[in-house]
Amino acid sequence: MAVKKNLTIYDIAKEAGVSPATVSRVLTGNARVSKLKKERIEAIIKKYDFKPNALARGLSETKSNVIGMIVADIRNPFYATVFLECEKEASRYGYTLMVCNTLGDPDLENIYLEKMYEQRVDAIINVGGRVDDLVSNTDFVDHVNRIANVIPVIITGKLDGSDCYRVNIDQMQAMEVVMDYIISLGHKDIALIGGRDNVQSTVDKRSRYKQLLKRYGINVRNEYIVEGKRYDDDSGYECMQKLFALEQLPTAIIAINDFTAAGAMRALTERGISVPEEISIVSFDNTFIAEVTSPKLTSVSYNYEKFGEKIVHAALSAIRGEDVPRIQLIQSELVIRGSCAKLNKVD
Amino acid sequence: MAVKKNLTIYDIAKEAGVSPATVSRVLTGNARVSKLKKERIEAIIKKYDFKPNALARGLSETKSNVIGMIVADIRNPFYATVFLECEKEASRYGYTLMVCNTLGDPDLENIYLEKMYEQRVDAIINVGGRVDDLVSNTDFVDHVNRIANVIPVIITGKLDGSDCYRVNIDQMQAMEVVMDYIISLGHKDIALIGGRDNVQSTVDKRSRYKQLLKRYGINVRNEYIVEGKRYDDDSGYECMQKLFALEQLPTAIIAINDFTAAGAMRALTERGISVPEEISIVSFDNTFIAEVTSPKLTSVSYNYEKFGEKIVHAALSAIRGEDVPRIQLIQSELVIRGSCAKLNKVD
DNA sequence: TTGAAAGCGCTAACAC
DNA sequence: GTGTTAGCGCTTTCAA
Repeated sequence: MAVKKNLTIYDIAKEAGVSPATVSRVLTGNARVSKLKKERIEAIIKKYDFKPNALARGLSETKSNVIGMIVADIRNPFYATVFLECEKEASRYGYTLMVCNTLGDPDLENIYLEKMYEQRVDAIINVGGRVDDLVSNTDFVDHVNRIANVIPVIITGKLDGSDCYRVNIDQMQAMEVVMDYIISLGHKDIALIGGRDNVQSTVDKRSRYKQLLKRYGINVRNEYIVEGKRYDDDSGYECMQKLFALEQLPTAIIAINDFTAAGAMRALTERGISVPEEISIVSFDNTFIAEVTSPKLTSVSYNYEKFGEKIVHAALSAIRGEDVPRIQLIQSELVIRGSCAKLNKVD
Repeated sequence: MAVKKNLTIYDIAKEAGVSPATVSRVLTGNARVSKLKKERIEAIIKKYDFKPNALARGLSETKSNVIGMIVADIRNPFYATVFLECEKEASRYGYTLMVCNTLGDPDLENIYLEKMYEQRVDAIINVGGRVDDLVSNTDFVDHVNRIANVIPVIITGKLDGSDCYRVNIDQMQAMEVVMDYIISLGHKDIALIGGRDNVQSTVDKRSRYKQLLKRYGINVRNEYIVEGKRYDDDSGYECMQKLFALEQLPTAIIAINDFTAAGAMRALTERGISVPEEISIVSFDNTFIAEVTSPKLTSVSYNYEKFGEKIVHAALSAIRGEDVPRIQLIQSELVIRGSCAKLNKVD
């Protein structure tokens, strides 16, 4: 049957010889309707392939059943994966996810915050952007707080002085997983490349990196901690150039993310240094970038499924007005592929 | 000022001493309001940071100002890029884009189609999935037609017998760009790897590939056309194994997409065959995968900006009831990086 | 220019 | 069980 334009419950009601309310009752299912009428109504609904107008329903219920997600850049597989997992989980509960990309533009973060509010989304998830900043922008915090006052806001980073719910990757544990592995392979000259010092997650990783080196009785060499411009492959490439300038190359490299690692591998390949025979590389994120390099990358995976689950559950609970932990952590595990090898004892 | 819960134009109207209608007029801007009142109203709106409820507006205007996009998998950078460009263009016109991922599940394609309709999106864009099929599924066509009867549907593939608007990549021209380049480098033994024969775009590429070989007076060798299982890197890897089994390896490889190329490069690296010195590789899509390999990939770029523009313009025009061409084509150009080289004359 | 009022399509409280 | 009715918050005739 053809979908007729602007069919409403009134049309259905008329044809079924019942009131619109009764149609609404079978639609929502939260009130009893006689079997006879119910079947008649359902038949008509099916016949016309009728779908209730979500806008009207949302207006009436003051609840849109959509969750907004503000993301830095959906092309980045890390964000894409988080989005996808959130979508899966949200749709299990009848929610739709609506994404917007800020592309690192602070103005857009504000604009989309407003837009989401206008759309009366039931919750806002913010992944990447100023929530990653080491020191939170106070104007942004104010803005978010205004919104969070009305709509629950879940962030994957932090926002000092805000009312958001946080679901964070346990960066410390993630770094531990990496270091334990690398060190178990016999490496002692370990570099940490990429990332910026104004990004919280990077700062956390670096601090844990130093801590762990000390714990293992290895000297921290500051020249082995290389700042990256961005989080892309070219930055990884550049980081490697800085390492090449040192008199002693590390035997293992920890890259802040898969992109950085890929750039580093390109730099190594160009120099004719083989991975993992001469230098081992590990990285964070375990996106498909890790599958696409030669050799494939050993990378830390964040359990994206759980990540999405926790984010969405936090949102849903908050929507329902339930108690939600202010901060939850996600644990990681290492996915071992071909980019690391035991340290060659022949020094 | 704090966003107050459930502030409406009535609240604004009361405080301004005007009628809700007048507030609405300054909100929409499509009716004259005295300067005095206008300023007063605007001040109050600003004071409370009031944002009109998009659901109510949508209900009233029978128009949601959101465009739905159904995509196969947003983690795939090709789709992500298309989405992003569409979002940019849509937001220029005050529209929001709402994505859903079908993950290759035909049921989900139907479900999301319904969902979009329920949300009363103003148009639906469908990228990837059954619109890529060589032979269109008739049930799906029926379903889409039912929807397209009410909401304009734009697809990037094809759907035989449907009322959709199409914005397609000119696969023929894309292949031409690649072949011209490869042949200009002196290659004659050229393989085409990856892709499935039930996918329209792949079929188109293959047919053009053969045509062009003939045009250049080169013999078509069927064993150089290698079917892939999927469009991912492992499939590319597997394709290469089939080529390795031949007595004569090609000197150039055209991969159906960047993923496939990356997998092929891994296979080559493993065999110690160097790219581009011994074998050249080109691919399609020019996603960031092409930047992440070593060497970087020479790849066909589809002008994503124009792609997004045309898709969204088609949607907007159709929404306005304007005439829209049933099919539009996107031209490509080659982005030359490091994966191709002149054929070494020493055979 | 402005206000009153109807309508967008649905839900839910209330009455029968 | 079922119908009536009053919203939900906005836009837009229609009068004034």
